[in-house]
Amino acid sequence: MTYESALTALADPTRRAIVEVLRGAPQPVGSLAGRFPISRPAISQHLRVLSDAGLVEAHAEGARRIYRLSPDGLGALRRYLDTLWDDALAAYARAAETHAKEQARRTPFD
Amino acid sequence: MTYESALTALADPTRRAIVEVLRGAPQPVGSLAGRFPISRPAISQHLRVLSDAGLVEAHAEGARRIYRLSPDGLGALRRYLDTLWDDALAAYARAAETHAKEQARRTPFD
DNA sequence: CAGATTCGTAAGTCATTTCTTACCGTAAGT
DNA sequence: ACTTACGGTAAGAAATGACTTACGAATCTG
Repeated sequence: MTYESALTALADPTRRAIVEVLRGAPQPVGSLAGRFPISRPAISQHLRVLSDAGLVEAHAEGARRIYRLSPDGLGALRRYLDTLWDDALAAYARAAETHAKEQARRTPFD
Repeated sequence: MTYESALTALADPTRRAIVEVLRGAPQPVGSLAGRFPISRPAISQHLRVLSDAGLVEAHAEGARRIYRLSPDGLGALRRYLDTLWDDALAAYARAAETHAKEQARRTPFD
């Protein structure tokens, strides 16, 4: 549920692909596994990581478990990135300003 | 520069810590390495990953290379997460609605 | 110019992660 | 009740990733 676990979860290409499938529509595990060249248990393990990160959630529907996207983990991640974004922009602005000064100082001698 | 590489880069705790230090102020590699219990080459390797992802950038200053945050990779990541966020919210809303219907259908029999 | 600083890259080792097979519990159908 | 479908967990093998030491290139200093 922290932004760290969300980052770790989304770092894996297979897990990102699972998320992409779930963007289309909620899916049971078996249907999800059918779309990938890896075993169903592997998918289950990925779903566990995504679930622990609050990126997906499941509800039982008879014998099957339907997974769908969850906003929880994504919200935490977005909040973190927003603050980081502010600092990155500030660093960029500061760098541009410094560069302009350097240019102004050097230009007379070129 | 893609959101995928940004996610991979930020998945590592040490790289996140490096980013956190750079939030404070731009730093040369040696100064950065001094703050961590790992070797300087290891820091260099992390900086390469962060740089490839467009999360940091460097400029030479004499013999040293000053690293600072860069908005590029972060922007790509934020854009991706925003679209994903929309889909997650939609999925959540749809689930809540379905649940409400189920409740309405079941309540008379309780 | 010689020595010292700063940093990137290469090669190899070690740890972590991902994947597979095997197995178990639960739910649905006959 | 028996069988089939569905999916989570365990244990070990295989692939990835992070770290170390060794080395080389570029810059600064005396």
